[in-house]
Amino acid sequence: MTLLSQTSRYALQATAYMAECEDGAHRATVGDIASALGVPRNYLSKILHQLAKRGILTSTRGPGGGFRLATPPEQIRLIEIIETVEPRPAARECLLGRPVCSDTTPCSAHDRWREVNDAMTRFLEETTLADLAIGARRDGRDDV
Amino acid sequence: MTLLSQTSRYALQATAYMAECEDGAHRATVGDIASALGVPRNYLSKILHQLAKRGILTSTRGPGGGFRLATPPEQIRLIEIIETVEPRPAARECLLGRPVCSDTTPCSAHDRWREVNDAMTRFLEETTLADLAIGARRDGRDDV
DNA sequence: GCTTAAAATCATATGACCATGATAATAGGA
DNA sequence: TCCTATTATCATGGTCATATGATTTTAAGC
Repeated sequence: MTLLSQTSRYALQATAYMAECEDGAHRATVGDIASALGVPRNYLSKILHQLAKRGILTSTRGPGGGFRLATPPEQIRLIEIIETVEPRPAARECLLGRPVCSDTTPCSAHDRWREVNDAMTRFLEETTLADLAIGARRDGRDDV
Repeated sequence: MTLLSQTSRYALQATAYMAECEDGAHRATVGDIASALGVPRNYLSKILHQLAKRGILTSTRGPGGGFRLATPPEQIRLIEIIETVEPRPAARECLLGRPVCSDTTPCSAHDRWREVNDAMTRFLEETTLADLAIGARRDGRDDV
């Protein structure tokens, strides 16, 4: 019943943190992020490495190095981050997984379950890292 | 990203199966259910045992025994089944788990995430086993 | 009582997720 | 060239979800 794995939450937390730090351009080191968010350092390192392989982050080694967002936060959808760190199982058609309960011969729960699924999927696809910034407004109104 | 654990799905499948078999009164053996649904027998046995301890099912041993629904399917909400087989973690307020993003200082994603959470919770609380029966109609209209 | 059908329980295994600590590779700057 | 900061990688371990197979307990029917 936990909707997101711990790993996914770490990934979202870390990238949201990077989206917020405006110093330079969304750059931070593993050490910074790990201590700021209180997440295990080496584990986070591996997660960020995955995100870098996927192209969501860029990494540079050595002094002055670290990770940074490869694109502006507005262009990074949450689904991309989550799909990177956990293998995405194909969305289940019926919550029971039984074939006889399909769209053509549904139980009443079938439709309502799909609504829940769709809401989840839509959220992850429509929300970007920019939306996670504290005080961010979905519609772009930053006044008032 | 899988909304329900395998164990929860087994529990729902098995109880839905029992809700459907009208022979006598929603009774079945582990063996019947396991082979009908193709789920591991001993594992299912333990799940059904948990549901019996919780009072959702009754069990009788020996020849002619088996499991049966303790109450009519209309009175068994999906949430009760799921809570029995997996420890329910307290609903997470923020999808990032960060305290500063609360209801008072939310990011825009916060509200929309809560909507998704609420939709999920509402579904599990409002849906009963009877709703999972093939051809069941939420509003009770069985004609047309 | 004996046999048999069924749940209940016990022992064990596997893989994934979630880590921890140590080491290697890279690169900037003195 | 050496030191140091940083990512990258390696080895290892714990816990839990998900099983599998064997054994024990219960109870019905002959």
